[in-house]
Amino acid sequence: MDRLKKYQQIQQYFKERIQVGEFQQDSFLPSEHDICAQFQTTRGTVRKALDELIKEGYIQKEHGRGSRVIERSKSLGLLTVRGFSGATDYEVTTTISQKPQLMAWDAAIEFPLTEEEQQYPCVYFQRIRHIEGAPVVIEDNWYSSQALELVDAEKFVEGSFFKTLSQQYLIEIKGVEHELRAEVASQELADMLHMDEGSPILNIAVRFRTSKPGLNLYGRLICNTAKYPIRNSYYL
Amino acid sequence: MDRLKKYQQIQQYFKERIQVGEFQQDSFLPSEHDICAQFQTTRGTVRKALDELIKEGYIQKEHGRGSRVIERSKSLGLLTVRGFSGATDYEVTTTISQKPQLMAWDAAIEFPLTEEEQQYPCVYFQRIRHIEGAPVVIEDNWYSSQALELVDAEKFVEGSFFKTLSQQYLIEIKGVEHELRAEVASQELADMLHMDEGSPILNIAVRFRTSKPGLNLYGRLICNTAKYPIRNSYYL
DNA sequence: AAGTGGTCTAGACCACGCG
DNA sequence: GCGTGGTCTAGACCACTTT
Repeated sequence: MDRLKKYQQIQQYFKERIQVGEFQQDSFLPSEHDICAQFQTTRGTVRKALDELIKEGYIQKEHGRGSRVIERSKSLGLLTVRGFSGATDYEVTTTISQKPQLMAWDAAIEFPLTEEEQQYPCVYFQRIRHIEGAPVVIEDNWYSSQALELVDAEKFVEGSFFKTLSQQYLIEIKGVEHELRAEVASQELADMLHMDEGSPILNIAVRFRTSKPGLNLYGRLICNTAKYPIRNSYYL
Repeated sequence: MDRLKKYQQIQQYFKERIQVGEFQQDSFLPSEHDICAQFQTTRGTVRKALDELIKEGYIQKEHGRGSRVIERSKSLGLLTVRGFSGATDYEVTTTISQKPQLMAWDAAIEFPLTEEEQQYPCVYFQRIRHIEGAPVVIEDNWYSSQALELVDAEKFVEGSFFKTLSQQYLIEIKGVEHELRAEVASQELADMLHMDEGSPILNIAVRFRTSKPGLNLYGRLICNTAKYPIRNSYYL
């Protein structure tokens, strides 16, 4: 791992101190000027660090007042770009129900494929997310076999596909799009989620855009939201 | 309306040209250096403008190559911070089914209220969104009567609550959180959406954080996703 | 008036992609 | 090697909030 950039050091410093409660909710961080002095840097760098904390939902700026620490919503974090593993409120475990394998592209992908993607088969794998032991989300994943080799799901860094992409392949997530539908569970899906056939389920189609040109990650999530609603947040 | 800041002029310039197709999907914008020359400014300002275009989902940066125009997902845009009115793909109309009125806070709000909010009644109103004439989304809205006066829903700027907040009250949206559930429609909701009782519906609880301290906007959306799925996107 | 964040300038050097 | 975006510096002035 490379040495952190200066703005990332500042970002991490305050993130940690907010997480451990050293900066309480609704309180203000030091002024940008003071942070400059503390880290021996200039406002451009400090503002870049604070911008990242805003995007992560830790602070909010108030013109003329300061950078206020806000209450971070606790949740599955399912719809954030960090994926499922960022969850901390519940005990989440993951099983691999279909190992990564070469396949033809699936019609369940709700986004149009690029021409390049259509010319090659895809890699597919399926995982099931459990919360406190019960299956809650079925997750199908697809990506172009041309843009990335067949990954080994059993060697994922900390069990996370995204951390593996980041740390082993240096691929980062740049954006995500979702398409949401409420549906009734088929017998097959109901069985997998230990639900009754006909129960309402949330179907989320996902497309992740990555820093690697030509590589998009497609997903389909079938969620039992009866006990655990799905959360999402977005800060400007 | 104030004069646009320099970075906003640049932002708008390229936004318009992308929208009219002058910059095609997958093509590159001029280099940051060239944009500096074109607008007689410096890279900090140009990068600020491009950062905004990234957040709006118009471009994506590729290190060493340039700023690439990406395909913007066409959608209801329901889950974006711009609210429902940003939709352009379908013909969307809105009716006000409950005019803004003072009420006690509703238990349907899925987020914890602040102490300040609990001390005063709320303003409530309900709207119904129609696509091509058919009711698709029931939208309940709540906010603190202490933080903002009773609005007049019939005088909304271009029919949009958010545009009204922005232009008449100078209040901007700074962040949004969602909580998603798939449920079955009650008889009452099914009737309002012209569905059968027991059909699956998508329930979205929303909290908007605003630039006005003390003002959060709470919402509940009941969506019939059978014909029109809900879309959401997020770019870093 | 003093302190805060918001915008802007005019440079510098580094990291990445490509020919 | 050259052009691209990414990081960083060292200032300046403006807009907003508070005292």
